[in-house]
Amino acid sequence: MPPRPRLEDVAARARVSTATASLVLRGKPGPGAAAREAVLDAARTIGYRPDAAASLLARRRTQLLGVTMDVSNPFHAELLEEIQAAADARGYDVVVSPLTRTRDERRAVESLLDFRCEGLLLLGPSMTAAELAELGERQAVVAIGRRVTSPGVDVVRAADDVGVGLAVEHLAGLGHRQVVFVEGRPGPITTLRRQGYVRAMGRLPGVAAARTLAGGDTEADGVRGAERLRAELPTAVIAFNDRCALGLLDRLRRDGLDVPRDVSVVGYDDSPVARLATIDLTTVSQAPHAMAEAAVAAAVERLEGHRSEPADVVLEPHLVVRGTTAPPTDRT
Amino acid sequence: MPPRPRLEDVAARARVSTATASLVLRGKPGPGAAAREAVLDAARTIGYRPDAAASLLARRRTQLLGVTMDVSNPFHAELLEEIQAAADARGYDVVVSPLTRTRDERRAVESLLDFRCEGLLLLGPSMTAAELAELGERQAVVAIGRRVTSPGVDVVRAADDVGVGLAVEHLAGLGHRQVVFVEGRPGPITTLRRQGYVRAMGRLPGVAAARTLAGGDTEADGVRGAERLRAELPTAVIAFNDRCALGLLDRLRRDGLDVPRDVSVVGYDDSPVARLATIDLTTVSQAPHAMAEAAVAAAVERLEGHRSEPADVVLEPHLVVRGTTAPPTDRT
DNA sequence: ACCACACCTTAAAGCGCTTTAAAAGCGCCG
DNA sequence: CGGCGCTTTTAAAGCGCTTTAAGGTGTGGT
Repeated sequence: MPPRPRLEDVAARARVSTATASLVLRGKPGPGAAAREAVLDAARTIGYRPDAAASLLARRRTQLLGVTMDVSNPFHAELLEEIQAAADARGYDVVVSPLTRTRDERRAVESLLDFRCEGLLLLGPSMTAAELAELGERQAVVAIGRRVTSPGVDVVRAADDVGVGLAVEHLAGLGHRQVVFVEGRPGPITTLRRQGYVRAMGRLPGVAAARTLAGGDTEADGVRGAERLRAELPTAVIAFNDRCALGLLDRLRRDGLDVPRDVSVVGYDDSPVARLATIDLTTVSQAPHAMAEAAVAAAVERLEGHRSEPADVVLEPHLVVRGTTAPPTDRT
Repeated sequence: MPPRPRLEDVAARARVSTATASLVLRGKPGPGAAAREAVLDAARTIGYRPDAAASLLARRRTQLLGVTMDVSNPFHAELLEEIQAAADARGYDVVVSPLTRTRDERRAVESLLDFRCEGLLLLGPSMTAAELAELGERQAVVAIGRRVTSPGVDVVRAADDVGVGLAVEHLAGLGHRQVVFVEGRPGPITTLRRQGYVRAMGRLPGVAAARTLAGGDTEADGVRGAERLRAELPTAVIAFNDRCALGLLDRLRRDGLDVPRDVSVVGYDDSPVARLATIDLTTVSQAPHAMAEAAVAAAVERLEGHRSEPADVVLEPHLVVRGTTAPPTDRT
């Protein structure tokens, strides 16, 4: 098995120095047309691929953005996709560090740092504000989807309270009076969404008092929520997220209820599954494209020195009305 | 901002050479107890973290396994989790390279090679056999979930035909005569599963002729399958995978059918969603744990020189009977 | 005492690439 | 025709770590 070709081999074949070859291959100015041609040609014919480790080591800047994510979360997958594209467009590379049962956020971040990532994009980070702040002191850190106040940490998030408010208004507009909110796992995100719910309920004339239920962010939590709902069934439910809404939906239907005739259901995230014809869930979109774009932009701005005060990008969520919401029908 | 501490700093603080420090930090034999203590201590107090790029570059072996995966596929997520654990146990590191809209398998693999991954674990690779074979000539390559014959490529897969056979037998055992198979996206996997279905149907006395339907691997495909099924409703359906089964289920129920009373449904993958109380899908498990284990083992065996003939590990899938299958009831 | 031998420790040579500072080439003007 | 300013090219010094071969130190045997 022949050894992997090195830059030196390319240079030798093109009869130039490795310096020239390096410059050409990275499209930097300097080398003339003749040299360019020769190098590119040589590289192509011997099938040269630069060694990422070596180039990372030698380079001052790594232009690497690290992303921590929960691989089993479809919304994260969607964000990652957009982040890749946005980073690409700005000449940055992305390295992903998945969170798993055996690999918590701390370890995931560490391995990103080991690779010299200049910026960290944390999807829905669950570490404490203090830990985040500490990280932010040495790295460009962008927390996505979570509110944090720390001079070194940028935040990109959707206005979750507004989003839930939109859902409440939509339901109230349809004529619903009793709207229940099924919470997510306790945490900053749940708190914010609950707030949006409570405020919107208080603001609207004629709706019943706010009523929230402990829930969670998986389908199973939604199922449990639906079960607890039965005691006093409202005409509409807003779930913490789509997965939770799915569980709710499924359980309600199994109990013989018709959605949206008997109960309206609203989710949150506009995940791919919500868009399916048969699920067709009314939900709140967090605009993953804009989020990713903003997050990458924030990191890059920090790194290229244009900014040192923390950014707090708040995106306006928007309601996606689909088939799980309708005017309430009188129940006899 | 103080510069990141280097090995040299640790060594200086511990009053030993960088060679000793390196040895200690990687737990290699050589240094005595006193030196060990001093180095570990120094590293801890200055918060040293080795630079992955530098160490990769200097090391002969990288002990890196690259994984390509579709982040939006829950089964892949599950496999990744197990792969991480298995690799960890053998002292290998894992780097994941996600496939996205803008990043096909070729690019994903390239970036893994750029990082000097010694082994590639490809989850459900879609590249041609020739491309795989070429890759296999220079790297340890393990194709997971797909059959390939090439001297350089190891294969770890479940016996999909057997799995579908189990499903057919289960249904036949319950008394079903008409069992339809909804296919996945055309490809080697669909072919194999269809084969298993056709053979099992042919083998069992008393069942009707095999009947397959074009489908796909998403929920939407399942929905379409259900719609086409209505013309001539069988008593049982086997779907290409769980996602497809979900679409089927949902659509059938919306049409007022009761599962499993009117129709039994079987999925494939035993994905987390199938396990949910409200979905409770009878399905075929591919044993992700065993798959990951086998895949990592195969890669490691190749790398550590114990083997050069291709491995073809075929795992026996097993049926997970849940609530979507039951004996057929007479329809009047 | 002296030497052989094990055991620790270290200096130094890379790993493959980037980058900087200096050399070389090259037209052009006076 | 020498000298000047310009662009193109290159030698060489790292980036932070690993590894190897050589050096040091202490033990026990004779």
